[in-house]
Amino acid sequence: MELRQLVYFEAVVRHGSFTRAAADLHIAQPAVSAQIRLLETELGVTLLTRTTRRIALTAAGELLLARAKRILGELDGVRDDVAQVGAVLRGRLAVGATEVLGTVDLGGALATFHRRHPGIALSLRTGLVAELLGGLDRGEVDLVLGPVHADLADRYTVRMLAAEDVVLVTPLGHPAGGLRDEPFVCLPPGSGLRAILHEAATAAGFEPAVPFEASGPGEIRALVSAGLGVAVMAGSTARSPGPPVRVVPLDQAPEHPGIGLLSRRGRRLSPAAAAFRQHVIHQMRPNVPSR
Amino acid sequence: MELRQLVYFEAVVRHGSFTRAAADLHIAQPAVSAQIRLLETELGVTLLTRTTRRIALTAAGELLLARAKRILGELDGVRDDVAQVGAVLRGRLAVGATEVLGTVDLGGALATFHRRHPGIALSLRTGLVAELLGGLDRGEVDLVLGPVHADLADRYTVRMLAAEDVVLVTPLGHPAGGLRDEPFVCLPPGSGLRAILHEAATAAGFEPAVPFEASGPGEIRALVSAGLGVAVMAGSTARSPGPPVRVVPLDQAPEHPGIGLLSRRGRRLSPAAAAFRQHVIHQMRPNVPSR
DNA sequence: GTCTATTACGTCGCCCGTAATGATC
DNA sequence: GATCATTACGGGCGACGTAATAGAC
Repeated sequence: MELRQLVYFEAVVRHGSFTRAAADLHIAQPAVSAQIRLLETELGVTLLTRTTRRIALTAAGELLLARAKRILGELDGVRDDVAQVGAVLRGRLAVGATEVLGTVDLGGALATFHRRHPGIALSLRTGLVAELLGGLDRGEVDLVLGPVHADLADRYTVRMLAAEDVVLVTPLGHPAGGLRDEPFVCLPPGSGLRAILHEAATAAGFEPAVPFEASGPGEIRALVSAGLGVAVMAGSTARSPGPPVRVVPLDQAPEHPGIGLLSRRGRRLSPAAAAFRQHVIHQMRPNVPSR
Repeated sequence: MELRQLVYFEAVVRHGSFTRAAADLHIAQPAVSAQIRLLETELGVTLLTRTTRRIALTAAGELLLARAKRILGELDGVRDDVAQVGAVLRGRLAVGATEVLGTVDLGGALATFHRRHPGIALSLRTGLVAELLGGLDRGEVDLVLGPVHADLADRYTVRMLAAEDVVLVTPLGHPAGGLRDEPFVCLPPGSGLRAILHEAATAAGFEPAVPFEASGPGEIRALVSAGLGVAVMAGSTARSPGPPVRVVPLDQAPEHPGIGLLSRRGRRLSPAAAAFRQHVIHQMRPNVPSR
């Protein structure tokens, strides 16, 4: 059974004539006759009685006609739907992400997303969350993945993905003791981590000295590992592979902002960005029912 | 878009491999690759991402897969359903009918039924209703069309189709007057018409003389037209084309049995007979909605 | 090195078109 | 005689198979 046969059959019934159907289909009449004949032979029934002047549906023909219409209709629907999804599959997507993402597997997300949407050109930009939010404002990135600080401006919308904790990291073999006089490594003033450090130190009753300024979490860890000082940082980064450091849990750990998906409020996400947002959220769910 | 492409695509996804799908389909792998490629080209989207070791559905592929399964499932259903109807289309059907059928167009019914069920071999047997009922008892006919008399044995089931009236027919130019001394033409004793004649005459206070016995309604009319006598008969027969007679309505016309479809109670109708029964009943309805 | 998908290429099938025949009004 | 469907026959497109190539583990 071929689609062509169903199309021809429907046309013959609709026009009530092999000749008119053939004209409508832009083919010769014998082709129509042959296909109808083949269909009848395969199904083993007569579909319509020909009287050279008029055709009439048999009971089997009536049944087939109804089913054929359904099938052909669904086929048209498939073409439309796939084309619509295809439009989403096109386009560009720029994602901004900080280094510290905790349990969020950005690499895996990008890989599976690219498999599911190979037509979308992906670009990734990393940096501190403040810089990335600036890129969001300027329309340079569609979505930002990073820590969501408490003082986040309300022109952004947030979807939380994972929690994060704060730990103290020191060089290996560094004696545990008072932190008051330790040199600290931290991000530049104005960064979220710097605020966390000050908050924690103030709670402990001292002003931290920050002689070393790093430009990213990875750098902080490298500097600490080299013995230049100590630092507070996200637990996930401290525990991930990298330069060796001693990780010390904090008794009264300040709140570290969780990792979230940020977008510009009021600016509608592109279809590609919306698809990626859903994809990341879906990936965070522990049980992923594939179908 | 071809059915073959949908089948191949579904097989590839189900097996998770071009090679296994090809083996299952009993074709070579390149044929599968080519068809999937054609499908993707026509739809303008990538359906699955190949990594030579594993295939993954894209979003468009997932959508198409769901639709394809529906369509292929419906196609299987069509084959089954048509085959089932095809079984009904086969077989033999023997119909018995009396001459007098009133507004029931048996010829038309047989013609349209044959157009709708060309695979059913039709046979028609005519005669008096008593004979036909005998044929029904002996299994020689599946259905009987004819007048349904009041004394019908309850081993038959009845579906009424049309009413019938009784008229008096006389030769042309015959003077209207008392019927007491007229010679009557009628069917043999025991027939339904004979009973009707006696009932009417008794009501009028006389015993009818029946010197002429005919073997069918048409014969009655011919004998009356020839001037041999008068008769009571079904109005439809009297008014239909044939030998000229004078039709006289009766003041106190006895009830003439209506025309009905008779079958043997307890004996299940063959599929062909059931279809014909429905067909005749449907044809009797004034408005015939074709779809 | 093995397994898998793609590309290359030749062959066969079948769908279509033209022409002739048959049937019905 | 006109119209319509069917048969007869030839050509061309396309799907399949075999073989070779490229890529992933």
